[in-house]
Amino acid sequence: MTLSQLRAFVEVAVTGSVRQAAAHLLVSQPAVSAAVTALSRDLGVPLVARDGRGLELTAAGRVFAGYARQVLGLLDEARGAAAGQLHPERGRVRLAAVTTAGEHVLPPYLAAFRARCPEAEMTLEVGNRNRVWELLSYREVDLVIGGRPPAAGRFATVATRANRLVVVAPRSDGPEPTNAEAERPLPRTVTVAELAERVWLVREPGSGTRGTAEELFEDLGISPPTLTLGSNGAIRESVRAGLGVTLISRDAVARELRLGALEEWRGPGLPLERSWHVVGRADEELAPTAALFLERLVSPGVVAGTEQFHRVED
Amino acid sequence: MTLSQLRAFVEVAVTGSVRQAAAHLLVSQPAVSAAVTALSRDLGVPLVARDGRGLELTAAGRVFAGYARQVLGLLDEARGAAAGQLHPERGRVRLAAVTTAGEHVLPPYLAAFRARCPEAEMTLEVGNRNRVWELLSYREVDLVIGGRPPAAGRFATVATRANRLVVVAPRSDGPEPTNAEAERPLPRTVTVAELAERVWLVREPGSGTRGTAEELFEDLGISPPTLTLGSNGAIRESVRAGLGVTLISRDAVARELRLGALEEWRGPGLPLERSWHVVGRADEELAPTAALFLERLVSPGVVAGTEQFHRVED
DNA sequence: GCGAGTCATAACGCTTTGCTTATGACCGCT
DNA sequence: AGCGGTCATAAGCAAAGCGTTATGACTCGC
Repeated sequence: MTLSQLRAFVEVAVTGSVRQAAAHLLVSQPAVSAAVTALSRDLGVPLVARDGRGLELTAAGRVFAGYARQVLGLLDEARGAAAGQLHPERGRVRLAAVTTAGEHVLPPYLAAFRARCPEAEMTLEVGNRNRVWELLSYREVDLVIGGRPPAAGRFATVATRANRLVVVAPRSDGPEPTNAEAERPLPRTVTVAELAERVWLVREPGSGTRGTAEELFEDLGISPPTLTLGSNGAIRESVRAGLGVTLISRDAVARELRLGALEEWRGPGLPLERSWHVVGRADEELAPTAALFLERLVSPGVVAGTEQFHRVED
Repeated sequence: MTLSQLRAFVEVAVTGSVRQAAAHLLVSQPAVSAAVTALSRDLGVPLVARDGRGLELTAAGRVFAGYARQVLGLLDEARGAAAGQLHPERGRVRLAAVTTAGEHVLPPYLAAFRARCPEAEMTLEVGNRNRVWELLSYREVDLVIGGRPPAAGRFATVATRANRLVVVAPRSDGPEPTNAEAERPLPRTVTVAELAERVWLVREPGSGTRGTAEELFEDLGISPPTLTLGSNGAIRESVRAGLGVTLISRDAVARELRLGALEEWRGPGLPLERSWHVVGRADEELAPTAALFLERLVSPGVVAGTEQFHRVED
């Protein structure tokens, strides 16, 4: 058994295709095929089975893929930990964040950490809710910045920061804002009926914000027409263009609200008060460089002019 | 990086010596040396440093060794899980037990499981308390049979069985037993003073029974002369030979008590009621074959004529 | 039934691993 | 100083890993 065989098999398991796995790994298709065959022979158990044109994992294959993925993640972590042990400031921190956090919350912190530890290696993977927790539980990242972690899985929140979800609409929408002269309009208070008749722009399934929006509709007892758009940027610009309204993290529209391009709507239960959570695995120590990153994250004054993260006490 | 490099390094870390590691791995000394060098170069961090005649791990080496050990354990587990997925009865279960459990409690269950699943592979490592929990936490075994697991570490007890620790003395010791005619003498009740003046045979440091004996001395407020012997068998035979008395699991001296070769002493708080615990890791599912073993372990009637294990309900 | 798509196998070469034995470097002990 | 113990390095070799291209087997969809 070989590590590259494991890597090849994991890629096959994830993509569900030898061809795609080969493309991702930048090798030829037979190379991957041979690796999987060799691994399967070594284990004495078929890991994949042909399924028509493509293939599918066997039961043993699914089980083994989970383990293999953990093995590789753990090994990657080990590399970082070993390198970081002598010089934490030259080690590596592997982050994953949900889209909004990755695009609007994290950048100033990344910059601050970079300035303080220019030799540290940083990786940030941005994905939706499902993706980031998957990465954390398979040990492919050290820390996740996102909404509340799922109850299943051994996660431990280490820091939080307020995340206010607001309903925003285009500036010119509805009656004139109460203080049209000011650059920054005051939030407008609206009724449930007003919310119910608008078109709502929502994220793709699997997104945490989409889930929260659906909860909101249920709480309000409304089922407005919705339009699904795959990114926060697309939604923000579409709201600006008058396509509809949306529920979105205030962090993602802070600039537009300040400049008056969008306006906030208040209503029953709105805005929603949530938190950003910085989450690690419960059962193990943080890698040295990741711990260093966390220190910076929760240090007062690291990022001026924004709300700060706070360490979660046990 | 290569798996065999990891194996070589882990062996060096455990034994603390290239030479011994080579002996364990059945290869020449330079082979191990080269593997460690290659690994160290690959990681970009020295893992070992020469220390006079021998060598010692660097800080990074110690950290990496822990990870590497887990990686290999996890991989081993993955093998078993994959093989066991299709045919649990042909898979593998990796056990570790403390000495007493391994020698006196487990054998009938091993035999019963073997009879039921003759194709399953079984490994049993017998060691003292410290050793078995180490094996479990590094994923080198699936289940441990021993005393109570340490509070630190993510362990979950899955089954228990009574473990009565009794004080035993040679048959002819002290005044005549109350029913000298019967083959099996009744337990004799003694005072603390009588216990305090005897020589006590105790196990080596690291043994759970030794720890319990020390607790007993403290509870009774006595500090009798002790003699340390490295195995239960040595202790049992020494007691028989009149060397002193000892605290020992009833399971380890059941035959001698029945035959009248030893006699049990009752006293304040004696016998001590403890439990054997069958323990797995809290954060993951049991491998299929290990689960099968557990089923047999707790099935009524599997082992006739002895006290049975009982599943622990959550 | 034919082409397109996907995976497995065959044939082959290059590189690396992993092992050996021989030898050198270093330490600690007498 | 010399010797025994331990580890590192050197040189050489067999085997396996890992890659490639070419081609065959099998589905699916038209």
